[in-house]
Amino acid sequence: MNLLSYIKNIAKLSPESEESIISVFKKESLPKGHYLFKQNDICRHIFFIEKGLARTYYHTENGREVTAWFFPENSFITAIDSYYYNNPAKDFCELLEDSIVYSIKFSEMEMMLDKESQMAKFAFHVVYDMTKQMSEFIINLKFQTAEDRYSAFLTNYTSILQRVSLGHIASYLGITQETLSRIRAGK
Amino acid sequence: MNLLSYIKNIAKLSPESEESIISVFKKESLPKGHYLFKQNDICRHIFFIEKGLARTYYHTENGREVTAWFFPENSFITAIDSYYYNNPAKDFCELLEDSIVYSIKFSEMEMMLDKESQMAKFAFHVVYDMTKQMSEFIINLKFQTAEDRYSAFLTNYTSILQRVSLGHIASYLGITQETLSRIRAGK
DNA sequence: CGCCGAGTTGAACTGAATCAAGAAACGTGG
DNA sequence: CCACGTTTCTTGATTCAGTTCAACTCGGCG
Repeated sequence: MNLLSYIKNIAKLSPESEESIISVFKKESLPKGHYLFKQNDICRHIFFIEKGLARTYYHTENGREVTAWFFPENSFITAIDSYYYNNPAKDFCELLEDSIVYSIKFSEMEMMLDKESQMAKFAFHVVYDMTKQMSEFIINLKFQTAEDRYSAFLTNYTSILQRVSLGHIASYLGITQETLSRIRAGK
Repeated sequence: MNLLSYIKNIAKLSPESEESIISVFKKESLPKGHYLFKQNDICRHIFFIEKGLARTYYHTENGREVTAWFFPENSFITAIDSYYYNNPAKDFCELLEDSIVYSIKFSEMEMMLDKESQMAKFAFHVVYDMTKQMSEFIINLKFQTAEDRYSAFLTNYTSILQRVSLGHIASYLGITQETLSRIRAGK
């Protein structure tokens, strides 16, 4: 599925709109290991993963590397604080697989939102969706056991389970790699 | 500060826009203990707390009551899944103080977003802001100790510290009331 | 063949939960 | 204004889930 059909799932677009929307996105093939942005970059783009997989991560004070979020096919990514508030990004965003990525600049996005009212609706949809995922994740983190969290991951992220390393999943879930290994072994 | 001046902090509004915006919001004085929505309600409103304080909470399988989020002055609240996807709300939203609350229906909000392009910009701002807060909160939950989380709360939420019970704060932070009490006692 | 990253396993330790009592604080009605 | 019950907060003793640190296994791959 490509970007345009993904948008058309949510918003109705006229043929002219389709034309103009697709023209402001830049499409690229990028290799595994490529960084969409790094810590301290000012990142004023939104990215869309059409194919492939990305993750964001950050470092804690004591040097631990923690996965913040995974972005499989049909995900939008940005360093929100950088994109919107113009601050240096706090985390890194790396591609975990060779990927096909669309990108759009903040300024172009703003112009498009003014022109294409359907796109504003679509953009809301994306952000709502992210908000919903995050609030579910927070509930999950609070009083659930490591095992509960892992099984929630299993049901929500089946598609990426085989594609990322154990350590990445563990830090995403807020547990150590050793604990996750034991859970997986079935105690 | 009232709703309109809050909006004007972020978006530029013509006098006519101001007029039309303020007319679609309903302003109410509501008592402490009032529920803006409850679990299983279909809540198709957005609320804005001009004065007072609200919190959302939910129940876990084992019957524990957990605070999801606090909403002090100048916060927007909605049951996102209900507002946007028309599903029953998962949590409760109660006022912790006598409050002045504005509300707007989903349908009216949609109409306003179509008419007032500045409002769409403002709405983005609100959702971006929530997203940012949530992602910081998630980082905080993952590998930080109970004490770290509490001190982060102290710096970010000084204004509500004195206004909510210890138990509410504890479950918000994902720790038990006993632990929080000990932290506060300084070990 | 030997190195290297990724995953597993073991043993000791620890932060926080749990369970159980008390102590304050609060509100309401006499 | 005091007496009462109710709710909120504190403190202690015990238990446990998950971390830490360290060693070991396994499958690639130069």
